[in-house]
Amino acid sequence: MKKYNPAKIEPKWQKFWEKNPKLYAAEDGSRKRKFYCLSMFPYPSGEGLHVGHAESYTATDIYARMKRMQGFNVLYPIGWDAFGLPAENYAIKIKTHPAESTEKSIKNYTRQLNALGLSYDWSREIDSSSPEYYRFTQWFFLLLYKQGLAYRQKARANWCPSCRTTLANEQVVAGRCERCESLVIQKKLDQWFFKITKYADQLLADLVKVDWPESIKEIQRNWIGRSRGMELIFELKKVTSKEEKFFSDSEKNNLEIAAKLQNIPTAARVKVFTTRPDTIFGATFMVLAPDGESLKQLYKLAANKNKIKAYRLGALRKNEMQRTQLNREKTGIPLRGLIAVNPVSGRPIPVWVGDYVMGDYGSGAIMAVPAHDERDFEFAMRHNLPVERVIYQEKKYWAFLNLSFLRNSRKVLETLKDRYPLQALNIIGKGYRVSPVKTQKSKLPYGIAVEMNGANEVGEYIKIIQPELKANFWSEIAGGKYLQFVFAKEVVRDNSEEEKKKLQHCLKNAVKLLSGRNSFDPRLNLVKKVIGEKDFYADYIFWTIPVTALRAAVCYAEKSGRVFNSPLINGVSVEKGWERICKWARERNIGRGIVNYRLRDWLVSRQRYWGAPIPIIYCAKCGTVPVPEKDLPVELPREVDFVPTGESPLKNLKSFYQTKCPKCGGEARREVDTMDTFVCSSWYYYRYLDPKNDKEFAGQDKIRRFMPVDLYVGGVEHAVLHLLYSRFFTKFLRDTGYVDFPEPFLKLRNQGIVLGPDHNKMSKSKGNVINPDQIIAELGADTLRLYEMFMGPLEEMKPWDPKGIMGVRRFLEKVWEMQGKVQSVKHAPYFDTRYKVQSQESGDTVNNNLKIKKILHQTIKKVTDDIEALAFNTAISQMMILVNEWRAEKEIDRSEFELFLRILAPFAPHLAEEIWEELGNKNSIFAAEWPRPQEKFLVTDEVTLVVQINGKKRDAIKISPNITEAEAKKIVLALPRIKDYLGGKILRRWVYIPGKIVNIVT
RNA sequence: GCCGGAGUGGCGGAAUUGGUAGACGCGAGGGACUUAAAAUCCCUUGGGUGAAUAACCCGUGUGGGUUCGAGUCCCACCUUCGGCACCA
Repeated sequence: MKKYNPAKIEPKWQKFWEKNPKLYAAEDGSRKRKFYCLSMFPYPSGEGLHVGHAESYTATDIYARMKRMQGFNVLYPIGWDAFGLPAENYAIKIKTHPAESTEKSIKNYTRQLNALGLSYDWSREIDSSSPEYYRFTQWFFLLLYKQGLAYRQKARANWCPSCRTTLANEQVVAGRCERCESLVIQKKLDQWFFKITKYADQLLADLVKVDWPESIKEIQRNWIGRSRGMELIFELKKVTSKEEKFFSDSEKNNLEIAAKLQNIPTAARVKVFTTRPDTIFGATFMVLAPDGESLKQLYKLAANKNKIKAYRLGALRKNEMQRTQLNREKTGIPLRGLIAVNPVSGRPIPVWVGDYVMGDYGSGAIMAVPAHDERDFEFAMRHNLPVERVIYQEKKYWAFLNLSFLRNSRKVLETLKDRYPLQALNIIGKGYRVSPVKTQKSKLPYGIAVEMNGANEVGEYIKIIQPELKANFWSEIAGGKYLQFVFAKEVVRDNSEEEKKKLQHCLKNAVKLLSGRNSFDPRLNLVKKVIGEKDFYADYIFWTIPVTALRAAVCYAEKSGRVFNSPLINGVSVEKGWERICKWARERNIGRGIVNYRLRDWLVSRQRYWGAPIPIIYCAKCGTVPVPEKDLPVELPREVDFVPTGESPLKNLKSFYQTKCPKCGGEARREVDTMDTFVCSSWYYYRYLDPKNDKEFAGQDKIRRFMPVDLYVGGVEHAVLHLLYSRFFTKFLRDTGYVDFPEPFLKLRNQGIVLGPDHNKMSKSKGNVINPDQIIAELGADTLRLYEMFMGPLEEMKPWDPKGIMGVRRFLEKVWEMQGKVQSVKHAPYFDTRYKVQSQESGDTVNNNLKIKKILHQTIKKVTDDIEALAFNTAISQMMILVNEWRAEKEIDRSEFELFLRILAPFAPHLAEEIWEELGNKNSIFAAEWPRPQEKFLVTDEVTLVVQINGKKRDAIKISPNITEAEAKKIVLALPRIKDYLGGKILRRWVYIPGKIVNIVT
């Protein structure tokens, strides 16, 4: 027998398949059930295919091959995402025209894909950079334009200084360009957008209809970012600086203020968006985004225009520079000359401009509720604005304890740690950083927050703390409606005036002490206020809280709890308060419930060369005119200096931009920007259905036959790019009547990243890149395919093991050598590759080994099920078990071996074809039917019954699965080992799970 | 910070509805063949006590719980990967 030589047999079969394209072609007129199996189409980069690609492609290939053998009409196509930045950047790097380098890359990719033995239907190959393709990309643009879903707008856009083009939100990852990782800046430019936001709700809701990984769904949900809230109108009054001062003093009598406010005419109205209308009484100031719509309108009314202008410019510049910087300080300045009125309480609230408010979300204005929103709280602390609690937790209390206030802080910490949930607090900037409490030897935190449930726990806490407090120091407890101070016993003995004075003295000293530190303790403001208070008890101060610095306790987005300090809704739950305020505002026509989304419209203009030109013409007379459909495609000219300058390279090409207006025939200019490459990839899966059609993007009959995609495999990186855009396109096509289904991809799976042998991400600089070409040359494509599938679950991240691949290579060699043991009995039926399942088990088998038969049929079942579930790794291990068993045999039954070859074929197609042929079959193995396991070989006549005593395995017996419980009990109790164990003990309980386990409890 | 996924031998990873934890592969150790090596084949391989392939104990990130029985279910926590991150 010849040696297994993949270098010889693999090209042989690749050539054979190329000559027999019908084996893999989808049939347009077939009556068979369709199956659309798809891998995300690659962009042909100069680097060539990597092992990650190979994993995704092998997975879909195996699936497609099995489905074909099972009699499905399988559509399994391939094409090229040829436009776009990577291709263009690569072309610039090697100083070749992108069309040329792309063509070269496509050739290389094609070679590599074929070398992998992938069963694509090459007759449907597409290339998104060909005019035949992008004329329909342009057609889609026009369709969107006609529907009002493509629009041009001057707006601040993400700009990558290195790629010199704008980017969609989705292409900015953590403030950096998705491609080159440069910091993205903001630029104001005229740009084309697709109105994907129109579908925000559907894109969110329809996620339940698809079988996708939960993680991807979650990413999309986050990205769409739906939040239900309320839009509220605040009136603004123009005030003199004197009036402003008067109204800003929150201590003033409410009625007096309200009356005075009402007398001032309303100068403007501002809409704010809030998700917490229940906290409206705690809204103590308003903040406008520096770049928002609201400020734009109010700006002219401000008394300090210049300052605001300066701040605004500063904020915009800062956005450019520091967008990525985390924990930015919340800067802001007051807007003078205007005061807002809380529409519900009638209370005057100051208006600020602050860059922590987003200009393009809601109306760019918020009502700030510092007591119950962390960000508002930070801003309030920084700018000394009032904080007012309006929500309390009925039973939750929080204590703050400065550890330097204690005599023995370590001891106290240990005591508290056992009793309460604790958090360590350290001062960072103007707030606290919360962290877990560390063990003994580490440095003690500045302070701790103690969580307590109910008054009893508070009482216990006080008992622990009081004796340990140094004289003149305290711990404060927040919870319910009050803030309480615990002092050392000797400080305050009773409620006399004298004692109060003593207490105030303590606090004053403390202020000095805290101020003397170089870091700012946020509680300082609080303590200062307390000093002025008079109404307190002997050893605690009870005080309705106007402010607290205990962030963990008070500044909490309390989603549960009750409302207080809110005349209209006092005492009701948060949910009820929400409803009531909403109703109240609706009745007065000053607000309504609305839904806001984080999703922004899709910016599709690119100031680059290598993309589909936007089919729009600008005419001095007629304005923006779409290119008539009959003039498509607007061809991308070949001879262009495409090195990016920041403006479209087409801008300098007169022969391109100079044109006639399709409406009036006058002089006009073409749009010179090109489309985002993700526009091309948003519809490519439709083009496969009908790639040669020059009338439509795809014929209706074809769409009906093959869509939607049944199985789609690709990388997670497209979660909010390609996958979201494609869903948008399909929904839009449905609304325009081109398709009748809501989702393009029914089942989606992500392949995990293949790491280098060193468990690091493969990268040239790390020198850990595995090149599939090299693997194929050394070990063969079948080995590569099998190993990629055997490494681990498809979706998991897993390292490449150069030694591990030898294991699967050995397996294939074993399979190869098994040929020699196959009994060459000459009987006709075997030579007919189309023979039916019934004949598979014929009487003239040379080997009637039942054990092998059972394992074989188990393997058929498991491999079928596992491919269906994309659990290729376990399918392979099952085949290994079978082969290991077979190798112990002297002879191998030919029909049985052929059944095995068929289930192995999708994994190792070349080897399977070769052996299949060696065995005398004339047809391709892929024309054979997929085997079905025979039930009679799946039933077991002997099972292992494990015998446990008190949950511990003590013995195991082989018995018939049909045995009755009584019989089993008799056998088990007669086992010598079990007898020994039981001794004379009483059998308390007998648990019997037929065919599995017995548990005897004594 | 919020949301989602994941923690199992030296390594990649297996384990229906809770029912023999560690399949399969790699690596390692021992042996056969060989002048020798590679390749190949055979045996062993979670940890511990033991002369033992006798027996027992411990073991699926940590601590609790439910159960006759927990990798699997519940509670709390730790670690890690990924997404969002001033989105009000």
